[in-house]
Amino acid sequence: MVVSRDRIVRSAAKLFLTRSYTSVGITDLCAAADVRKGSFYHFFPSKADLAKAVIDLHAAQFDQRFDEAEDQGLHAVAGAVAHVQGAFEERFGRIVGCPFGNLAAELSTTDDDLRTHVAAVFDRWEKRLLAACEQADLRAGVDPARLAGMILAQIQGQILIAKVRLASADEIAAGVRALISAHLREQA
Amino acid sequence: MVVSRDRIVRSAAKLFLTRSYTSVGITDLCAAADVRKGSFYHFFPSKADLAKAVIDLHAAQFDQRFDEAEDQGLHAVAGAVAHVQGAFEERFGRIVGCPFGNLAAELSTTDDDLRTHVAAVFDRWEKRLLAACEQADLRAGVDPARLAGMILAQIQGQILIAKVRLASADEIAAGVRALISAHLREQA
DNA sequence: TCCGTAGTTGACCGGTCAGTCAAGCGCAGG
DNA sequence: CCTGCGCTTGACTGACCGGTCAACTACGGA
Repeated sequence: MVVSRDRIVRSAAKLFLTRSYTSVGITDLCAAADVRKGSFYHFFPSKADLAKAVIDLHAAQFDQRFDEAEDQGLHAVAGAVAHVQGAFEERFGRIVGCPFGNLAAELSTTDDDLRTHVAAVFDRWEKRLLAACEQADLRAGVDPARLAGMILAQIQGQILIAKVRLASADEIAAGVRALISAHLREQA
Repeated sequence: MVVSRDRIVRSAAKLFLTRSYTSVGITDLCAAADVRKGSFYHFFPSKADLAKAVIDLHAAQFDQRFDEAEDQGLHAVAGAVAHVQGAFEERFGRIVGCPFGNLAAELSTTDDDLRTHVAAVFDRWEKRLLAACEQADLRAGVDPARLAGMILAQIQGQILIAKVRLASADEIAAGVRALISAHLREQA
């Protein structure tokens, strides 16, 4: 059925977040999804393929959230980040990191296929951020492309540091908001 | 001898950077350091203890680099990052990430002891950044503490994204430099 | 010279892991 | 009713892994 494959992807997404990619074995994944090994390999030729499916699942959810916030200007970006991370925080009781950032950090050096897969997500994000930056009323001399890259990096960096410090989603959003404010013409 | 323990730590540092913490087994570590299992356990009760030693090694090197750049103002921070990452890039042929950021992303959720160990490093960095921010000639209304946190996040975020994109150390430094410039009163 | 100790070695164990396989199930279509 | 197929099952394997251990060596001090 469709439901088994779905259960695998969903519980994998959860385990990758609460633990990490490498620390979770296929045996663990099967147990969490209440599926036997054979079924797993029926759907996914390898763990890496599962990871791709997990990435795509998260990417779809993020895109949706992005769509909603799109017309509300640059500051809505910080709000969207706060919303997503706040949801994770409530669900898992702590900051567990960015689904893409976690995988990027862990797998960029070991699995080139997964690396490019994650990189594609970041590229799409940056393009959307760039569009938002171009529409915004930026300070004189601010390059929209550079700012988009800085915002993306700021989000990832803040999330990473919040994760290692057991900080809250609010602190993440505050950092991102500060970066954006500093580059907008009109001060709030 | 002291040399065996040292070989273990050094080759572990290399393997953790070029691969990742979890993906490297104790057997791999022993092989890379040309040491037998028993010797390994003679020096380190567990892999996590080795990780601590690796963190301390990197932290000592970074502190030294920080000391040299300390009096040269905020912009020297970007230069220091560029130098360190450039060295890694040359040594390994690619951006391999920040030694602390990598471990933070991978282990924060799975090993609380290591998490606090890495967090302590970040805390010390942020304090030093804060001191540099307080001495700098900041734009009106810029909170030094907030800026210090933003710079730290920017560094980590830029490194992470450069890693997943196979970008260069220069791009990392450019992002950090842009963030700092945007908050300084005098424009270069 | 003898002893203690730090360091080293290689064999070894129990467990776990990714991945395979043959067989079975239930359903849909003919 | 039969057949084919998507999906499931559980047993199986061979490799590997973390960790232990007893024995050995080299050396520094008494």
